[in-house]
Amino acid sequence: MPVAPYRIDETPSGDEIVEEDIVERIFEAVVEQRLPPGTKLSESALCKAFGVGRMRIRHSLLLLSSREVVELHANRGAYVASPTAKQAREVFEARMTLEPTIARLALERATEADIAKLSAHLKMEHDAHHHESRHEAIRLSGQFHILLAQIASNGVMLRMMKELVTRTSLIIGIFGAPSVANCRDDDHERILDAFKARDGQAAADLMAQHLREIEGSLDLGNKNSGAIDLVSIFSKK
Amino acid sequence: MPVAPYRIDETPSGDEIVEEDIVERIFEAVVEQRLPPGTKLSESALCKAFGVGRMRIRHSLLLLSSREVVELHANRGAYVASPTAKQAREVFEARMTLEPTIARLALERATEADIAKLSAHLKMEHDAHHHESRHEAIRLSGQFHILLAQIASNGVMLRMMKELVTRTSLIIGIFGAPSVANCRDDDHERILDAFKARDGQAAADLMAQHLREIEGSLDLGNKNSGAIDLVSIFSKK
DNA sequence: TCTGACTTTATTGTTAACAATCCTGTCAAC
DNA sequence: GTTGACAGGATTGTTAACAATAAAGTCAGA
Repeated sequence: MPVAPYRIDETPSGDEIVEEDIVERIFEAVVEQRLPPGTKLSESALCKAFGVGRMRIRHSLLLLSSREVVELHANRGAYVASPTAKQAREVFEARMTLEPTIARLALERATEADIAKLSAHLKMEHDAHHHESRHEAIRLSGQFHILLAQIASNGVMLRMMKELVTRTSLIIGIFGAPSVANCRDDDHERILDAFKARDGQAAADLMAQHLREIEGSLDLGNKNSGAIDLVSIFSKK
Repeated sequence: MPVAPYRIDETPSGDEIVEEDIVERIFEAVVEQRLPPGTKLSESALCKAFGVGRMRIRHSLLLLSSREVVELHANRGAYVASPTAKQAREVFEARMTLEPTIARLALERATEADIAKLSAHLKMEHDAHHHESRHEAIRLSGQFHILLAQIASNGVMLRMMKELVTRTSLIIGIFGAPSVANCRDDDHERILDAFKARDGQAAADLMAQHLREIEGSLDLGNKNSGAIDLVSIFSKK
């Protein structure tokens, strides 16, 4: 036995890939819009992509479906979710409920280091915008909201936000005007200003307004996305 | 072939048990505190209990762990989660963020039928309290909050609430005074009054106060639950 | 040429056997 | 009597083969 016979605890940074890692990686790809809605996620392809067995992939897909980021069709496989307009409104309603409070809590609990981290993040966002690296810009834009949830240091809400931000990317991919950026980083900048001024109410208000702007830039009008009602289309007159 | 060769779509109320059903059933059992924190959930026992194969059970346990209702220990099996005090505070913080808004939205969107349903529910709660059926009383008490989320008709927040209510039951089981009821149904009654008066602000405020009361009845003091720090216990003097 | 049924192929879903790990109980040694 | 190692049993994790389903392609018939 050349290796140590005992292991105090599972090595957290071990070399083995866990389901959670795969989920996280797919989340990222969806956020960056490298996996558009409707993309088929075949098991064999993912096995090769991640170099793991089929079971791991199936577990990961199951977890992703429970977060409504992929849809599982029986005997037909897994597809990147295509949120409906109704679901989109629900996601934004949830975000508008959570994120102003998250912003306020983050502000209350932010250390100087946290604010420095936010500043550095905003600089990266700004650079990505001007560097034509679209994927990176989108990713950072979502990551800003995740960062706030991390600073708020509430694990429950952090997990919720990861799901909501990911689904928002899908929603923008479907309902967003093609040429429009996801988040104008000016908004993020102003939220950071509120942090520097330690004005919790302003942070919450700016966040709410920011989310309203994003939702407003979408076309969630009564085009009944998803299941098209053939009956109404072909009804008389 | 005695059976119809074709089936237009999957029978939604078919006789086959899906993972989601198992998850829901275990959620219920946890809410009713029939599955206390730390309970071992062995695969073979669950297979017999639900009459399904091992794979279904493993999938269900994976889903439950992603909702942090069960803990998965590698090579050691699944256990009903034992939230720490920190996690408990996070759950309540999330609930206090979500539920006042849910109450307000539910009130805005409640039909007369919804309010009737709430009234009927409160009557059941009341009866269960006076009928010694503790499990039922606890279940209905949590169900009230779920009902509001359903009336608010936001699928995202409904899913969040199911998780949070379930975890709250675990938290009360760990940190609650043994003899204290989970929710005093008076609080629920007053929330219903706000509904009848169509006073959204009151509903939101009453919900916030209700949650504060519940959290206040717990002993989340600085007893570092979970990993006990042996070093500090056995440090000199 | 187009339609419809049939065959083929590929992918997913399930089962069962195997491997690995951990817990328990036993036993010898100090 | 307590501690440590060892063996047995039970439970979990993984793999691979098999079954079932759905999609794609083929071919005959009109």
